This record gives sequence, C-alpha cells and structure tokens, in this order.
Amino acid sequence: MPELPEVEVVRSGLAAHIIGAQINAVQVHDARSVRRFAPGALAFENLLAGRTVRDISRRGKYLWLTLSPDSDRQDDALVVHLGMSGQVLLKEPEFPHEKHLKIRFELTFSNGEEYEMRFVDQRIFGGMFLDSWVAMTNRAGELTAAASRSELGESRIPASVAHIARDPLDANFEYETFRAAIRNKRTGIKKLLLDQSVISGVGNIYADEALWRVKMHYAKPGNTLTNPQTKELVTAIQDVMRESLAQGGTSFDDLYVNVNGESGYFERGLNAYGREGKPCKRCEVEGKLSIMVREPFGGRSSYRCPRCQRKPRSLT
DNA sequence: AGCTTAACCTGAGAGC
DNA sequence: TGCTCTCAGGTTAAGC
Repeated sequence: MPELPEVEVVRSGLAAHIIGAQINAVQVHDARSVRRFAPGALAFENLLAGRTVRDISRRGKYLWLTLSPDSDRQDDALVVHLGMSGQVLLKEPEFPHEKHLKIRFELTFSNGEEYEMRFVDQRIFGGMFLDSWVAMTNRAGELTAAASRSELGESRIPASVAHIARDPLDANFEYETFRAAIRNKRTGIKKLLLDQSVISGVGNIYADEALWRVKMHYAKPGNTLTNPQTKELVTAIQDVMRESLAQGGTSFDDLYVNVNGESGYFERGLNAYGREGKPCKRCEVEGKLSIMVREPFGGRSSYRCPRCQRKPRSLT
C-alpha cells in the first residue's frame, strides 16, 4: 500500500512523539508479523523490553528505529516495513484493539505519558524485525549519513536495508548513480523505477504519476532515455512525492492513515493512477479528448494516456 | 543478467 | 444470501 510519501508521513508522525520513549513491554499478537526475525516472537518481545527509542529513520519504504544499547546486547535497529496494508498507530492504552492488531508496544514517552505504538496489518505482507548494522557508503565508497535522520547523523544502516538504493527525497540522493543504473538497461523504465535497488520509494502509484508528467510510456527501455529525459523524470518523481507529502499522502480508503489514524488527501492530485476510462487532464486542457487506459503490468496494472504517453516506435 | 511466476495474506466489490 | 472471481499502494525466492 504505502509508497515513500505515505511512509514518510508515518516516520515524521512517530518522530514527533517516540524519540526518547521507553519500551516497557512488547506483545506480538501474530507471529507472522515478525517472520523475518529468525529467533522468533518471544525473543522479539524480550529483546525490546526496557530499551529506549533514540531515533527513527527511513530509506525508501523502509523505516527503522535506533534503539538504546541493552546492558549485554548490541544496539539493534528495529526495522519496519508496512508492506501493502501496514499501519503504525499511536493510541492510548485503553483504546480498543484494532481488528488486525499484530504487535503492541507499551511506551512511556519522554514527557511521562503512557501510550501504545501499535502495528496493524490486514494482509501481513509487512512486518518488523531486529537487525544489526552495516556501514553506509555512497558510490565513491565514502561514509555517508542516513536519509531523514534527525540529530544523530548515523553513518550506518540496518543490514537488511543495505541493498535499497537512496530515495529521491534523500539529501544525499545521487542523480548520476541513478543514471548509471538505467543507462545500459533494455528493461522498461517503469520496471526500473519499481526496482528498489535502482531507486527506492517509488511504487505503482508514483511511477505512473511521474511517467504521466513527463509523457513517457512505461515500456520505454532504460537505455533509450537521454540525459535530459532522465533528469526530467527524476524531477517529476521528486515533485509528485513532495506534493503528495504536503497533502499527507494518498489514501483511497482508511487502509492508509498516519499515526493518528487520519487519511491523506493527495488522491485528488492524481492524474494517472486509477483513472481508467476518464479523460487525460492534460489532453483535455489542449482541447483533445483522450481516454486513460489500464494495462496489465507485471501482475498488476499500469495507467497511461494513449495520446501523450505513446508506445515507443522501437517496440512492436 | 533478466524474465516470469508464485508465494506470502485479507477483504471489498462485481457478477451470477 | 452465497458462491466464485478479480483486484489491491510490496517484496522475495525460485526456475528457466
């Protein structure tokens, strides 16, 4: 479900409250939500109890909490991925449990208030796990800092997130790294955008939106994009993500909500995704009627305007 | 290397 | 009412 803007809404919402919070107890209500943590649900609960949240960071669609060191443990990262339907909510302890509540953290905030951080996930494609760190480097091999960090300026990243490329809103995002990753690929551009090791944070919605903005067909091979076209595309991704973030993200229903359970409003800003059968807004402005189409794409759907996002002639 | 497929899940909506 | 089918914002592994 959530792509970069939606995950960033969660990160910033959590950061405002849980930095400095103590984790008093953890209850895993469904072990499937910690299946990526090999030691299991009991170990997950026990290893987290008593720790303090020092920071919360994000790369692409991955979030992680930096935890205080335990007396005889390393200072792990608590990695969070929302999958298709994951939510992280902050609720008062008396608040009734959500239908799909999977993990519950009993917290004492730094101001002394008692709250619960709840991981709710209908489809269970998301999850949480403890992880160790590896050094974070850029293309030149230099140590660099995490995106969206706050005060700590970490130069390390959870091992399980190391294969994820920097996202387009990362202050250290390198355009040349992205360009190098696509310039020799015959793979279609949308497939490349969805590859989190090429550029992260882009999912089905924002890929379609960015491609619509630059009038590009999803199957255009990566090696046919000129440098200016590539730059224009990256700028479009950054623009649409920033605009969405300013609206609190995209919510078609209450599956995507911020930590307070509120929906974002960027759905009204969408120009391509989900608009099958509706007129292309840009063509309409030009006085031309063109109906948006939905086409199968890798087991899912892709939306485009058949008039201003034409299939490249090189492709039969 | 790059592709396709399946697997992991629940629920909503359409059509019969 | 209920059945079957399709679809959904993601990731990973396996097989060719």
